[in-house]
Amino acid sequence: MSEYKPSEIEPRWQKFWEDKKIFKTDDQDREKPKYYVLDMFPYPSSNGLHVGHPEGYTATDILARYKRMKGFNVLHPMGWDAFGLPAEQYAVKTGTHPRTTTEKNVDRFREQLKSLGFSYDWDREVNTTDPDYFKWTQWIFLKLYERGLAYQADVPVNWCPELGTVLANEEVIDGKSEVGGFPVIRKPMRQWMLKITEYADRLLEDLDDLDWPDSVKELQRNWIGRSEGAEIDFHLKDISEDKIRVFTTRPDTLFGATYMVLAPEHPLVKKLTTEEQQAKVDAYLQEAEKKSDLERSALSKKKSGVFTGGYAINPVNGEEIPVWIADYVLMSYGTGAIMAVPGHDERDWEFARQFGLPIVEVIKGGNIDEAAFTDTENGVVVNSSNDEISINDMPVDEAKKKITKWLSDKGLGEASVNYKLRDWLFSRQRYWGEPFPIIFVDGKPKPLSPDQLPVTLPEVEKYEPSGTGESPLATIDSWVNTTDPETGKPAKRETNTMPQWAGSCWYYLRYIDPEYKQGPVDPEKEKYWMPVDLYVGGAEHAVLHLLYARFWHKVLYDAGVVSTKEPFHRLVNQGMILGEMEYHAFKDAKGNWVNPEDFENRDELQAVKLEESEVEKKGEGFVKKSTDIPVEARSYKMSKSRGNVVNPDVVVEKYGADSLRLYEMFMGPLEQVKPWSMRGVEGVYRFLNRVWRMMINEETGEFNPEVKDTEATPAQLKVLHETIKKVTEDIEGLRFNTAISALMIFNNEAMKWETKPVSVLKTFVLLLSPYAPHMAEELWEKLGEKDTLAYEPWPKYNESLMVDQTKHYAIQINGKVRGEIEVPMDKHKDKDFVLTKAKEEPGVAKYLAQGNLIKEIFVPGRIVNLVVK
RNA sequence: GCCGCUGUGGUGGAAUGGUAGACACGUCAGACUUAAAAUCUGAUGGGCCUUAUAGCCCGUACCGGUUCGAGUCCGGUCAGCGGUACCA
Repeated sequence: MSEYKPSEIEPRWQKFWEDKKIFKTDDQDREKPKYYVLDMFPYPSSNGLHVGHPEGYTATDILARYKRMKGFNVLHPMGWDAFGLPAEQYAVKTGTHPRTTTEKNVDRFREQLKSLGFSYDWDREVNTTDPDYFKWTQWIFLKLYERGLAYQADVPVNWCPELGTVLANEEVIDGKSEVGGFPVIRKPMRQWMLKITEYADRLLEDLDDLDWPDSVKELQRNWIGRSEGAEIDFHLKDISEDKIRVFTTRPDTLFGATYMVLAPEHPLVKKLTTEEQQAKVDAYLQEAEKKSDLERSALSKKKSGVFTGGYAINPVNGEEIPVWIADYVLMSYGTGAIMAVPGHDERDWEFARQFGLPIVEVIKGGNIDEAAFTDTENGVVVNSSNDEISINDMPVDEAKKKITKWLSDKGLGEASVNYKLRDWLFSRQRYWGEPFPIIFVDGKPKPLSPDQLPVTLPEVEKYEPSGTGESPLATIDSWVNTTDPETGKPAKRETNTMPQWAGSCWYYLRYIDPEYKQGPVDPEKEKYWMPVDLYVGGAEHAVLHLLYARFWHKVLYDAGVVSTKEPFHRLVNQGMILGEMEYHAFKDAKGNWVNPEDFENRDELQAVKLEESEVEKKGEGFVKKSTDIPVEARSYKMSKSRGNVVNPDVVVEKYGADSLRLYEMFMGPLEQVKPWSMRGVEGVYRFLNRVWRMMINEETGEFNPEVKDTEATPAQLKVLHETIKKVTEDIEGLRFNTAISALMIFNNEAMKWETKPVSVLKTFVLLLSPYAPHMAEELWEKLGEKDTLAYEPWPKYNESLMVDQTKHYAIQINGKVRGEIEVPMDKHKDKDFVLTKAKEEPGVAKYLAQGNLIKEIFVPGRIVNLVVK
């Protein structure tokens, strides 16, 4: 008996690959072309792998295996993004050191990944929590500091007074703490910031040359949010020494500025506020401080604000305009102050309407009594002139230029560019992160010298927050108090730690030589391996991780540490895998079946889950079988609470890793969102079984008698070479689903063959090997090969073996197929011959007789279309 | 609101502007079996018509356009999913 038994085959080959270090990357040979194929490394959570992980990992593994066979030197590593909140939260709860939790989880992840047969070079494994790793994270921070890109500032954090701790954004839900539901306020604290804004333009420009999805590039562009405009100074009515500087993208509407608004935190608020308004202003400021970010932003549709009592002077017409405070103006964007042009800005219009401020039309084309007119393409400037300048009758773009030039000539303003992108808040008040390589001597920050690295985390008794908002590290006096190694003076350590992003910003460099002692990466090797040729991961990292990593990479480039401007040449986002399709019908409170679309509030309804067998298609949608009760059919994001999470271990146990790999790829295009289906797994499992039986007799374990060492027939070669072509092209294009389909078609054909030439089977096994490597190795061995197939040359196809004897043509009349003909190959480009034969076809002739032939379309090798009227 | 993605059989999906539904799943029928599972064979978008062969009509979310020919290109509409939120 020797049926296909993945549970026996797979561990055996995994051991073979590991023992013989089959996938250890050759780092000597510089003659071979290189291919660096990278997965986004996982956070090793306590849940273990879910089926979403192996999707991207299988795709990259297929490519890695394929490229090795194509003669590339392949770098295909894996590691752990292991600092982070969950381990720390677990530590607070149970007292278990996050290191212990992390190690346990990493072991589990590693074991799971190995069970899937991925061809990683495990000698290059990195772990962001390893002191030998974060030594270099700290080293890079020093580089940033040296270059003036790291600074300290007081920045509001999510402070929860009840819990006595600072919360991460994801721990705050609707302005309340996730744990306990206590109010969270914004409290300024001393923080480290990174000047990513200094790189905004380069981060924007260099996107153009990247082979990334347009959607990701667009997200990053929006995130950076570059906008061009002008900064303009407004003098104040009674205060001569100060002025309000605003940023605007619409300097052309300056004549329409009828009031100004300052952010509540703006430094001039105090000076401008008059005695009569003092009380109101104070009340408003207090109110604003209490509000969370969420409350301040869009949710509260109604705008709030208060008049300061002060006035500014519009520089173009000398009008005195009131200065207000409102929290719809943000201190963190532009200058924290705006000139309000209610006629041509929706927010200003709303605000002006609410508080009865004047609205003036300076752009013609709309009706400002009804809404702000913001069309910059068709608008024409009106009511905009003074003794020195007029921009009347100009289109918007032209007017912008003219007025900006005038302002800058008069010293009243200048052209300016602003970004939505903010500097990166780079510190967290947490234990489980990289300590900063910074000490404070006489209260001033001082970087440690590189030979003092790594700064490691102290052992602590408890992981509870300090209660003051500082990190738990602040409570460890023996660690905090140190001496300056240079001067011997007493010093204090920085007690904040770095955010989780830090370690993932540069890990792709460390894989290149994880043992390297003189720097984060060996320069010679870096030149060979960088950039990453293909980077695959989830779309959820489209902005932050990828932007931060690009930023660090550019800094390292400027510092001469790396040789490329960008780290990741090609990026692909794998689509999310959803749970199995679910069917729900709905009942109202009384227990009657209802149509959910009749109800506005679905919460009143009870969703009843139905089995597939209880459901049928009717009209546009589904109904409960033999009723008219509508059924909702959809699949949901996998989540613990929904109970639809699929664990890859279960799949491997039942069907094997090869089936899991194959199914994950066969589901559909890599980038697409798609629902899981256990039946689909069974389908590919059956395919693998057929492949096995195509060659092996299950009774004896020997080859079937049809398997012979004979010459292949032309028909067999044709199928084989078509398969080689399709599989090769589809791997290159990451179209794994259709490549697998081609393998299935081959196998369906080969099963029918009376003799199965060994040479053809060997080639097929090689084509199968990136997808189902365990089975392929097993069959390869059975076919008499001694060595692994991992480095066998990838099969080449020969077009001349793929040609048919005849060419098939579909014959259309007015675009509809009415007949089909076979044409000898040597005549298939002969228009007259093909057309004559086409017209003789009975089904075609019938239509020709019914009208006049007015046009003949002949596309050689493709189609004939006859236009008849 | 804005930005992005996606709409094709009962399901996942396939289709350089050229025969829509490859390949799978499911379902149905048959073979094997005492029986079931597994396996193998066949059918399977909807409809009309015929004893049958054959033939015809409709069909890629919806409306319109370009073209000899549109799932594919263009304009508009709708729906679902994801992201984002007063950025002056």
